[in-house]
Amino acid sequence: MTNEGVKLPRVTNRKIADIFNEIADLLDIDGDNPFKVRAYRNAARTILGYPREMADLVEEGFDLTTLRGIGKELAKKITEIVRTGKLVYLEKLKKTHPPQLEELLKIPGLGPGRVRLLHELLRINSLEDLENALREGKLKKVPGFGPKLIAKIENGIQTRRYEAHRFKLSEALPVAEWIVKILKKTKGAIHVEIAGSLRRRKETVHDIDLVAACEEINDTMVYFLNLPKIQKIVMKGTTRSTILLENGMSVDLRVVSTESFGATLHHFTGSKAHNITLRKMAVEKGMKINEYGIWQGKKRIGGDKEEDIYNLFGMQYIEPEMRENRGEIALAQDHQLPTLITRADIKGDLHIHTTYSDGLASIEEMALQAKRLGYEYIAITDHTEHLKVAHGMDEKRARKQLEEIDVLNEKLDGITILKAAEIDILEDGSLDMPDSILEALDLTVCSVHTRFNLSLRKQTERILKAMENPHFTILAHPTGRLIGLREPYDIDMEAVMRQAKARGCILELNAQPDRLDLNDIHSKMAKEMGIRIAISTDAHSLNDLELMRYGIWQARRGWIEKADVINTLPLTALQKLFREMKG
DNA sequence: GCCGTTTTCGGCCCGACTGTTTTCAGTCG
Repeated sequence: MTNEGVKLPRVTNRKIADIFNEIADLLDIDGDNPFKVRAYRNAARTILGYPREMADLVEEGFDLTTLRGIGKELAKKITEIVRTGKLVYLEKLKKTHPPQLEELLKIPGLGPGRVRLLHELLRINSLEDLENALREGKLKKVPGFGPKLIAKIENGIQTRRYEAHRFKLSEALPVAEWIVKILKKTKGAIHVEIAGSLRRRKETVHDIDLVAACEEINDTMVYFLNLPKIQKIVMKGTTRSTILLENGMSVDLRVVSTESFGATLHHFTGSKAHNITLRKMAVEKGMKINEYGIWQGKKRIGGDKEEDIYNLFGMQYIEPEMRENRGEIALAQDHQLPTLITRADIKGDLHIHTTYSDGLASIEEMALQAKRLGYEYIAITDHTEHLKVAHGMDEKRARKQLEEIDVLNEKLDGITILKAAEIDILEDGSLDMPDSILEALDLTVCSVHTRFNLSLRKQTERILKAMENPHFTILAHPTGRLIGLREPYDIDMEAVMRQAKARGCILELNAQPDRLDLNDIHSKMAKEMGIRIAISTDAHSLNDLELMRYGIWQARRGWIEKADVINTLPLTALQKLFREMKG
């Protein structure tokens, strides 16, 4: 095999963004030009959201200043970080600041202004200093620090780990839906909707944002503040309140009049970067967008519906999942937005486990459940021998399964069971199943389950080699990450995608809420490279089959359309595709 | 520090809520 495209460990976009955010924190504490601070944060966001690695762009001599929010200075800094692994400017800044000062910014109630004040007046340089000062009652002497703020800071120190926690989409969404259902029944409530990153279906969310349109006389806010399972009321107002639930989730509710609902929903759906871009565009037209509507001078000219905002610029409506300022606004202006995939486009599920390995239901039960969901086909993909913990199948049991599938296909109407397996990619890149079985399968779903800690080079070579196997169909959960639990393993995703493109392999978007792998950025990248994906649930039980919606949402965040996804194909077309892939 | 049919200066999204103060700065989203 060839090593072409496999690179040595390199600076990731995450690292560059972290450096820029750290600079922003330090400048902020210094009281430097707030717009300069914002420029660093904007650039960090642009870099994090960019589908390609800055390291590669630098290598290719790409002009970084063409990226939004990256000018001459920041392009130079990115290049320096990529080339040297560090940034002299940050090193210098760090020298003039106590090393743990930024930690203080994470305490609720402490922003750059107050951190600066504490540093200057009380020489507080760390969390420890802050705790000592609190104990000694020194904070009372600082102007602007009253009893309530001090209590908030004390409280914040204790719970800061809790506050920093992010929740998976699948954890937050049911809670939000539960609250929406309650609030919709309150007197005077006309609309109640989920907003924020939850509405954009981000894989993890920091809190739950809700927006309600109510009549002037309503008891929506009162009910909100009296929901069961409230740990504490963080903030209470007539139009806006925040509660903290017992499970640690923070929930915001905004109550507005019906005529403002569209503007408010849009405002609190975000993303921030998306909204800022639209607001700037409004300003250029001599108008203003705020959370209450669209304004020309003092005159309100729209905002009842979200569509008003997009109509203002003659652009297409942008679905919440796309509102990340990753180029969607320009596309909407040109009326070139993709038609995002929907759950209804899905005709089958290509990653399903049964009792043959670590699944909980039989092949037949899974097939019948899939039929109830309206599918035409499923692929049964039990684990292979190497994966002992999942009771992987040896050759004998694999053969038995194939026979059972033949029998079931004879017996069942309206659903077709495809023969497959989730085949371990071994450390040397070989597939954990003899060719004699591979040949009998309609497709293979291949994945890494061991040796997650190989070097970037070895892990990438392992996968590239596996893809050379003519029986390789789909690369399952391509980065192996478990959200909040396990980092993705080190692979050169661009090299993997180039190989997938060259070999005609499919990449999976695994719909398990703790995987969602490919992520949004990788999905978009695959689409741009012309690689098709399979959105699959990796179901281990009957209920798991309904996780498809999480995969669909992630795909929509990656701008994926029906045509990009192979399991939107009708059965005959899909079978034809698999036959062609086998050559 | 970025950006540009108001291009190389002078803008930069915008408002609610809190706490502390008495008119506002800081924080937050």
